[in-house]
Amino acid sequence: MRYSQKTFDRAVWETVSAIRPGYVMSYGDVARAAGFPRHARMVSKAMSRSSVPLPWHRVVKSDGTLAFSPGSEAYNRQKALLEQDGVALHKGKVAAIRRDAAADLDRLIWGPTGT
DNA sequence: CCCTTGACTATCT
DNA sequence: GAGATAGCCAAGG
Repeated sequence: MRYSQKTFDRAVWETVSAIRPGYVMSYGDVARAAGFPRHARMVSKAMSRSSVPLPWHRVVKSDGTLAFSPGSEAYNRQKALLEQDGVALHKGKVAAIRRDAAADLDRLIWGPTGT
């Protein structure tokens, strides 16, 4: 699929928005769910470009740690937001990443017909 | 056009 | 389990 920032951003925003409270996905998971495998790094860009209030804190790295440097302001902010969702960090990692946090996303974005 | 950077990931030691 | 290495993809200098 030809990369279209507009399409990509929208897909990412929809995907992240669909992550239910208490759940967490990795950048790679979001990219894949949005229909752009291997675009984990682009997901971060899409989110920072986001003009709408996304639950961006529900997106972490594949190993369960936050993407920001521990102790940084952004890190603490994300940690606090996660705790508001009832997701606490255990030794710097979320208990478990829910790969199905937005499992119904394909249908939600691309329609019940899929593809 | 080449090189660097980044809110990433998988693999190997 | 932590650190190093290579792969990844687009953006910006």
